[in-house]
Amino acid sequence: MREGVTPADPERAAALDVVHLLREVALRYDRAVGEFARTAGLHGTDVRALVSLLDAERAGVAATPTWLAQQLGMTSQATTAVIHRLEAAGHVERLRSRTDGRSARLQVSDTAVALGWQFFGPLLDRLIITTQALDPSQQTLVKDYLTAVTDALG
Amino acid sequence: MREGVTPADPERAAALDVVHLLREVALRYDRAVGEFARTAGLHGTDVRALVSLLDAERAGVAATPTWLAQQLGMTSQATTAVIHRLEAAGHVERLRSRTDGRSARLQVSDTAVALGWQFFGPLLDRLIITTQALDPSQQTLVKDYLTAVTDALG
DNA sequence: ACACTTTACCTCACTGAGTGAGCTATTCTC
DNA sequence: GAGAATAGCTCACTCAGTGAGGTAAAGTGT
Repeated sequence: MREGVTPADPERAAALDVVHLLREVALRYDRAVGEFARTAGLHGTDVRALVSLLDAERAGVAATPTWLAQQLGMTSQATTAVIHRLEAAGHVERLRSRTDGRSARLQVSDTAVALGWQFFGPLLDRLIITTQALDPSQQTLVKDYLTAVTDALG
Repeated sequence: MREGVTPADPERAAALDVVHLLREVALRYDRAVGEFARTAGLHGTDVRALVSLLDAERAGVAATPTWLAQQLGMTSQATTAVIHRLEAAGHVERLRSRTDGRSARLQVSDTAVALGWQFFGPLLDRLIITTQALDPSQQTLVKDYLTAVTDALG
């Protein structure tokens, strides 16, 4: 079964197990997002957009269509379509900027936030409980490790 | 900024940091897959299919179009299209089953494996080095935590 | 042995998310 | 104030994925 690619190195094999777990986490996260999208009658991209917008709000960043397009790695036209869909569903409001007549500010509606919490709330709680099962020093270890992993992922 | 949703609870806030890191890892993993897809002239779905097929090979599971469709969460027709694309690109071979005349077995070509290693090899090495920076007991801690996280993700 | 159902995979016609070309309106720069 | 740059948009198009439905092989009951 394709010998030579993974030499028999116990240490490397152990580390590989952990890496496979990371991949599994990424996979299941995506699956959860997809499931939410389906139940909410949205598309995966729309959900990713909502998440980005909420992150922006949390971080105090002004979310414009151009900013969102960069976040999603899509063209501005596709992002316009996403915003139209979210606007039609009542999940996003488009507020014209006072300082820049060209620009628009995107605001996630309260109903969308509530919808998100209804689905992701329990999941988030489970994750927080799982994390709080670790003592502070262990949490720091995991945090440092995950930070190093994000760096390694580029 | 939407008070009441995240009450000021230091312990919860610390755990939330870790959860956000998990999300960041998932995001960057997807971005890496997307980048590979672009450089290889494939689609995200095609790459996901290849990864599933390689996992099947590693696990000793016989990969059929129907099995792949289930893995990808897509219809059999869409999966047929994926296989055609991968076949045309020389990344997959379709071998008819001897025991069941209806069924086909999917085999990833050596060139596809080499292509994957060329891109993911360095990334994987970085992840393994990051993981091996932990001592065995710390690796076990991370492993157990990530296992609990996958469970929490459903 | 023979009809009946199920399974595995496929083709065809269609939908719609995302792209490229190119537009308008507003702001910045000299 | 003219020219360049920026923000966002519409239009025409492409193509990944779906629904309907078909074919061939395997299983099932009589």
